[in-house]
Amino acid sequence: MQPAWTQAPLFASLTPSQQAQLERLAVTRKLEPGETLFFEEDACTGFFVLVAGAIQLTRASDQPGAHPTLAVILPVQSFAEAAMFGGEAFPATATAVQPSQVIHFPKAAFLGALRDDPDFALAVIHAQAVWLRRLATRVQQLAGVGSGDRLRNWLRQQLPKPGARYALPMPKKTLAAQLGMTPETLSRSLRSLQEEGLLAVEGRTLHRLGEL
Amino acid sequence: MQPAWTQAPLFASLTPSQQAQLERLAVTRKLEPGETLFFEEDACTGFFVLVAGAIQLTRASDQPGAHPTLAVILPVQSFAEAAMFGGEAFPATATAVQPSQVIHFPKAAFLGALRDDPDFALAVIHAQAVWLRRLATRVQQLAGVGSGDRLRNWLRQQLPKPGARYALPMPKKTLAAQLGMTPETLSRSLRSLQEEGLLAVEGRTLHRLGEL
DNA sequence: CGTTCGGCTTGATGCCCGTCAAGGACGGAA
DNA sequence: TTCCGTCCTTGACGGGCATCAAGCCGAACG
Repeated sequence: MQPAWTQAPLFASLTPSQQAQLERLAVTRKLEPGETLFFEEDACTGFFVLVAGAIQLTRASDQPGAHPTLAVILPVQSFAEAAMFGGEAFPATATAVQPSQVIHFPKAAFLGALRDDPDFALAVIHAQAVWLRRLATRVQQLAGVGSGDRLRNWLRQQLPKPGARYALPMPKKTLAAQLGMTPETLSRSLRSLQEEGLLAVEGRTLHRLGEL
Repeated sequence: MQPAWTQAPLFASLTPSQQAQLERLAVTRKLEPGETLFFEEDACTGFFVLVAGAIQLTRASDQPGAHPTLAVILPVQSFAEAAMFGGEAFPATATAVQPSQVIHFPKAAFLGALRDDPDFALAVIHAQAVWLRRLATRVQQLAGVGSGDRLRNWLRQQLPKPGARYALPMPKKTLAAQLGMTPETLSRSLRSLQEEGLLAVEGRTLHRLGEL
């Protein structure tokens, strides 16, 4: 059995020997809910893979109190790769929303590995392309007409066909932030879907009943 | 004097000999306003550098008629790099909004060059990281409170200090799409900024007067 | 057991902004 | 010149969603 982090998309196409080589660089860290892994503008020390829990990436804005959510990281995903290549500082703030465990890969050693192994570099390029598509999808969602529509889009992703179930790995307020709406609006949108008979909600478990 | 496309961020860190090697792959194409370079889901033939004009990247959505704008490409920028690595098909539709000129780099030859040259691969990784930041910024803009606020954010980017001028390289309707609002709302927002004495608008030229 | 706190829901109110509609400014073509 | 098309502006209207406020529920704790 390989370590959990080898399942991350970034490493999926690596050979076992390459993975073993990388494992010597890895450092593990645990976080409590509300604890911050790094702040926007912090000097970038490397990148991370989440192996347990959930991490919320937010970005400060000019408006006081407003912290748009860029993404919610779930196991097993890597994040902050872009920070390592693109600039000196982290472009966002990473906060745990659940008890979490991350693996840290220091910057210098990782860049060295990139330089030595063309296949590894190609794998990284591929992983970045996946991220680009995710962000493009997110832009599409945010630009979509109403917040109710964004919720329906998201539900179709998580619950591919009627009958499917999904348990939220995060509080509803975090989901609301990810969808760019307030918890109140999320609550109301879910209710209206229930009244249409398309969805059942029991606590944090969603149960798709019909054709959204 | 080097060819214009060598100024693109993607190639900035290449040596002259590497650039010369790439130039043999390049193919030039011209487009009229409204003409489409490629459609979403088209098979990906390579990637592009815009050397003149302006290109709008849009993405189809479920709602009929709604085409959220991902980005507006201005000279000299590369685009569709991600499509080459991430998948088989283009993730967006590219349409000229002005008379434009692009350079096309075919896929296969380019991937070969990547494999042979670690520095080039690192340059590509860097370029993708820049894209990731741009999209993250876009998400931030879209998630930002009001459309008026998004306009102010954009103005601060284009007009760094009071007294600065900027001539729009595109029609206002395109700018409105980029900012995720309708032309009507853009017009009203610009008017209110003028009434506050912070901005002057003469046709497509913007003149920043005060502290936004 | 009672208390407290956070997550969640529900209601009332107001504003922002998208839509629809009409009209002005400008440029190109006959 | 006149006609026509595009870009842009302005007004009126309505709906969606954020905000504010109150209350419910379950979990953790003394």
